[in-house]
Amino acid sequence: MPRSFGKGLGWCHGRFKGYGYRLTLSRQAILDVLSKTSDHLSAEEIYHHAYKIHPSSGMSTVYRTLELLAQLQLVYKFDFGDGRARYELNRGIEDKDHHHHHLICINCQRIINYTDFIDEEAELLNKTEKGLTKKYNFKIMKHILQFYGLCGRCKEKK
Amino acid sequence: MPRSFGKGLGWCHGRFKGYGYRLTLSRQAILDVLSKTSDHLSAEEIYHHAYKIHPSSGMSTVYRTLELLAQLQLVYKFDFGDGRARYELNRGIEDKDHHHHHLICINCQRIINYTDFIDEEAELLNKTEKGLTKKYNFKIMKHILQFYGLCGRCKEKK
DNA sequence: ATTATTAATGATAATAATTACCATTAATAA
DNA sequence: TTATTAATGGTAATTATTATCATTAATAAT
Repeated sequence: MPRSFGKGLGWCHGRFKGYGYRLTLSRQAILDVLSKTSDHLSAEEIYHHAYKIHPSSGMSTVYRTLELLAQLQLVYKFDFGDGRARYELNRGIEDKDHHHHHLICINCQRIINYTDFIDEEAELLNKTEKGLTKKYNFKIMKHILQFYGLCGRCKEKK
Repeated sequence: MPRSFGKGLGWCHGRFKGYGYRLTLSRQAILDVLSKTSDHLSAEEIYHHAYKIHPSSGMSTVYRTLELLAQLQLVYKFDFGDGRARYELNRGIEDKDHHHHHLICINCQRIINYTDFIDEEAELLNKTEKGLTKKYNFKIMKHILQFYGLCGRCKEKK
């Protein structure tokens, strides 16, 4: 098991307890699942994976935990347009290079994390946020930037 | 009734028929509703408004029509994160200045269309799309850029 | 015009992700 | 060890959207 995952979880655990939440076996299992993949899992997928670690975790707990984690910003919750939410562990604070955006295949749902142009994107987004905040008296809390299209494989078939 | 709406609908109607679709009373009602607002209506809201024009339009037809219109790119379909799709007439071809992005209040769901920085955004998005297309062999078909936060009113209350 | 053909409709049922509920259990504090 | 409170799991409820299908409206053919 790569060391970085353990480190990531340590941070999560600390933060979790710091807010007065109990670190139960179900919650640990869910954090474990998220820490061991770079995929963008749905609640159901997380539920199935968590089952292997702690078989008594129910679907409700998965949803509840994910909601809590998202609120604490320990996970990011994404909507890639396929009718279910998808979740990704926030590794950002320890590992700034992992900041990325997404390229989504509308045919096979494959998701590519890209980091190209991230700095320029960040610069423009920042500037835009500042401008919009001022002009519209709006406190901006997050942005979404996603590209949708056909991946190499799906492009051929069409 | 402003002239531009009529013009907009004329274009829609032509395009609609051009593809061999029938321009029924229900469909006209739905297009009318969309043309007379700059709001981002949900299917249900459109259903209620369309009822006043053509009371026999059912919910199924509203969904079906919106899906078709989205496919023909006569309307844009958006997800602003509140669990229902929202629709906006595409006035883009006649009226290029209407191209805008969205600022969404996560508290009251108010949506502000903004056009500030649009050119710079477009430039960066274009460049990014080109770069990603090349690097990942991905045919990019659309992008989503949205800012979420608290509007002036909601900011005060919190 | 009248009829034949086909697209579109509306009512209802089905689907599917998520949320609410609530009695039971596990984690922490006393 | 017991009391307290948070968290859980199972199930039912909710809600937006889709599918089904017999009926109706729009167009084409005669």
